[in-house]
Amino acid sequence: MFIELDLQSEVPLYKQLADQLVEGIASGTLSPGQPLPSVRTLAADLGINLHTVNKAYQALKQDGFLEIHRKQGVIVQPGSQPSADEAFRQRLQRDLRPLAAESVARGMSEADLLELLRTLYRQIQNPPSKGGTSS
Amino acid sequence: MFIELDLQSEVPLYKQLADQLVEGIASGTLSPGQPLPSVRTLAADLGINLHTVNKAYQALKQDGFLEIHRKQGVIVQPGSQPSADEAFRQRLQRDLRPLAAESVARGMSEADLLELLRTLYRQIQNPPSKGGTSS
Amino acid sequence: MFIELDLQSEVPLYKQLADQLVEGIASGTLSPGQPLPSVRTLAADLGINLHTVNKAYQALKQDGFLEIHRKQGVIVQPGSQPSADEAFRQRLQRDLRPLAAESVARGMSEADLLELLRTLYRQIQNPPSKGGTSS
Amino acid sequence: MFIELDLQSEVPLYKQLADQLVEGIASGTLSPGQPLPSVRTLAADLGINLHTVNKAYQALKQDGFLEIHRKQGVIVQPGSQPSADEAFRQRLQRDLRPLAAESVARGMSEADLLELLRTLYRQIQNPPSKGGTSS
DNA sequence: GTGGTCTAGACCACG
DNA sequence: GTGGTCTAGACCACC
Repeated sequence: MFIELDLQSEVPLYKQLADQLVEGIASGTLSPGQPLPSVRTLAADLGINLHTVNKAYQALKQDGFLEIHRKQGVIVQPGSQPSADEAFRQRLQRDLRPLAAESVARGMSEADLLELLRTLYRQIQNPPSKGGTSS
Repeated sequence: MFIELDLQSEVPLYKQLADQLVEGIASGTLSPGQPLPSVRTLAADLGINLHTVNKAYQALKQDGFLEIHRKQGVIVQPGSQPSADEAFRQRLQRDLRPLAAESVARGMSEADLLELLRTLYRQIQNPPSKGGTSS
Repeated sequence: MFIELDLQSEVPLYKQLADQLVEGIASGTLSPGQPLPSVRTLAADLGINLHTVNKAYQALKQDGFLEIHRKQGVIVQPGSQPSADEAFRQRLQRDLRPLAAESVARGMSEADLLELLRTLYRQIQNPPSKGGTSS
Repeated sequence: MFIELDLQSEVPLYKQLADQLVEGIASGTLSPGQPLPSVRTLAADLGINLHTVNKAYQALKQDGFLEIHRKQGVIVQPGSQPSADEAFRQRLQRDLRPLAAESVARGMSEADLLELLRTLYRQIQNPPSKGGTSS
């Protein structure tokens, strides 16, 4: 699992981290039940504060993507992952709306926009490195 | 042009405002060259701070959606609207990526996700109120 | 609203604080829409760190008891308070069970135990200081 | 005596264990003078750490529910069980108070709350499995 | 060793 | 001024 943080980004570090962990889960790079690095270890590896890592972990625990145990540490939700419930779909719409609007305003065609999202979806679901030909 | 702000949202007011102005441009509710209310007027109408309106206007000017003149006031970009250039597409990808990832992780199908975005795109491009009986 | 923290208690400070705020809401001492002190102010008043106050506020926001706005600060949920849904009742049972068990083991009668809870409930719902005769 | 531990719970293992032993005593499943498994045996049976079992036993000895002898091993307090003294009632109140408060805040009626506790009390005092066909 | 909590102090975005 | 984020360093409970 390779994590890359952009310290210059306006996106908070803890969110960048959480997003990439979700992407790892989505792609299968992180499997249910799989242990994640301890907050300290990951913080050291990424060169950030352990509280920042902890905030990302807590957020994902809240969303049902992770479980946090006392000794066992942090593991990917071994049961069923959270579902695309109504609350999620509404959040999704709220977040997609301004992106769709700006695409329209900039004259980007529906086909172009959908193609872009489709490509992303497939890249995430089946990343190049997954089951790849390791050298 | 009807603006609706959610004071309880986690989305900053200036961004909500900017987003809705872009949506107005996308839908054609706001036409090129059309004058917008002054910062003062709009702030009063919406019951928000001058700075907030100004920040939204400045951001849209920066993006090329608006022109701000000292005397004339604020008008929708009368020339060519900003295009879906590479910079925009990259920003789009960066913003769509975590949404696509969480959709995959939550087991939302590609078709479902694309359908949701398609519906949004069409709603914005051709809103129900467009072509209405406005005076 | 009078807050009292026990620094010696094994109960985390942020939970003590959150509990007392909920009690304030329950008793009506804190009314819907009422503003709460800023994290900094309350932290200073209580002599604790602002992060501790923030943690309590965030937890209550998560549960739907509070709203946190950018400028307005923190206010008691002006809409409908969270309800006693199934999730809450299960949590309640889980927490009450060991207390009931120890009461039985110590030979405390059902009537005694229920009376104790009833008294608490009424004290909270209608505290002595509410509508009292202020000197 | 059937012990069930939830490794994913936020409640510490030693407390889950102690709680269930108390519940066993309350229900009569564990009778005064009855021997309990050794720390080693119980830890092995439950698949947990020795320290964890020991901590639970020590806590219950401290409260007067158990006696621990070097040779004899651990037995349920053969004399009089600890009583519902003032210290216990105060602890009980302290623990019940936030639960009562949140119940009030969530609009749960006094009758509902008391009924819930009454049901728990009776379940514990006279569990379904009690009076069964155990040898 | 793990995560949980608390403190202290800093900078930034928002309005 | 507000809350949001990040850092640094500390102690404790749990296992």
